[in-house]
Amino acid sequence: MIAEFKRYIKEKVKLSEEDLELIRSVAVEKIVRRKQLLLQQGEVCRYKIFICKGLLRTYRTREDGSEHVMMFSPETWWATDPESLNNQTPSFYYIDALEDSEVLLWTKKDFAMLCAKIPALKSYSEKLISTNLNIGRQRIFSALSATPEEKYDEFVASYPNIFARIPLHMVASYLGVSLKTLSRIRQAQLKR
Amino acid sequence: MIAEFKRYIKEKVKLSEEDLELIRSVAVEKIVRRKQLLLQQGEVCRYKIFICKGLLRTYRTREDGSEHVMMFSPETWWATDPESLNNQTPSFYYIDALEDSEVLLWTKKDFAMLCAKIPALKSYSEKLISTNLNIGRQRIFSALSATPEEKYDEFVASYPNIFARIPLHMVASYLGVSLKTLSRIRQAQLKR
DNA sequence: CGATTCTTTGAAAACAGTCAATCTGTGTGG
DNA sequence: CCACACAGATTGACTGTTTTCAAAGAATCG
Repeated sequence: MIAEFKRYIKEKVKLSEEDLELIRSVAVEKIVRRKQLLLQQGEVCRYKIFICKGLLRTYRTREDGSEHVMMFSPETWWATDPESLNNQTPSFYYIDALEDSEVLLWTKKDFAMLCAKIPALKSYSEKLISTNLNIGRQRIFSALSATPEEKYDEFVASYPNIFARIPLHMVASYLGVSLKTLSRIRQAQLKR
Repeated sequence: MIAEFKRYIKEKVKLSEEDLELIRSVAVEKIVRRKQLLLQQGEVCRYKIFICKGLLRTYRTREDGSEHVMMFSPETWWATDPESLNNQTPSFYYIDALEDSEVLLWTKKDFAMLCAKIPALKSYSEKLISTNLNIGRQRIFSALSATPEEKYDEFVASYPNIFARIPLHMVASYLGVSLKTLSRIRQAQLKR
């Protein structure tokens, strides 16, 4: 399982074998099955999660029980609630597995230690944060300005591989549109 | 004008007088008048902007000319396009002044130099980034799940002082709702 | 095969958006 | 100081789209 991570990280960051070994030594391997929760609302998020295999979903609920998907994380992506992890405050989010998955976990403390000892990792981690910021901005703009059809098309175009693995009602939830609307859009697109 | 910045930064970060002086020495003071642009779409963003006085708006347009407000920045806040600034790529955004304003500017290079020499500033800057990330997440969740009325109420509650200074159609644009809808909501709320 | 999950579809209702007109207050220039 | 233009806000009539509710068809899995 660690093999996938090594392949990933080597491609992104220049690391010595010792660095790699250090990172590995504090990682916890975990297998999660479909529908299993890795984080619950109200809980303090304990780990930074790297997905080796499978697919996770981060979502949040409202008082009425409706679920709203914030993020999908397939293999070679990350998941966590940075706010809860950093501040050790109760999280608003749930993280669960949409497929049987294999993940690696690092505690806040261990990851901070790694960043302190491996500057290249720290700066890569910062780069990821700013990438996330940009993705978030783009999503806000899309939420403000795009029609449901545009949102749907953007999503399919941006994440073709993820799209194929997610039930439509979760895509709808991610886009902030009803399932019915998405279904209608698809129907209309078939006729072209 | 620098006085406002000093008051602000002293409250947030423990800095020596030399640090402060260094920061000041590379800052550029600028006065912008209402409606004046500080950044245009297509341009590379050159500065990190601190607002000493006044109110800025960051927005983006679609091909049809419609404007969508990403952010309002009143005094003691920051504005910039981090993506364009960091990568030196053309920006998607406009930044303009909603009121006559006084701002401080730092180039990417100078600010990086400051962060290198003043670790406390660097970590404060990182903290701001993660705060922005959290605000962005919250906004995405709200865009996905809240009704127009809830969005409006949240906005008024979160930014009462800013709200009072912004024309309603810009609030509507920020919330991703038509001016008409906001007007209706206000009307309905009056009757309670 | 039975059960669950997923997707489509229909009918009706609710809602937000567009267009356009009006009203207000502000500020500018003659 | 008045007149006029301008920016902002409200309102009405209408349109169009999305949602809700519900049911029924597919597909998948154990």
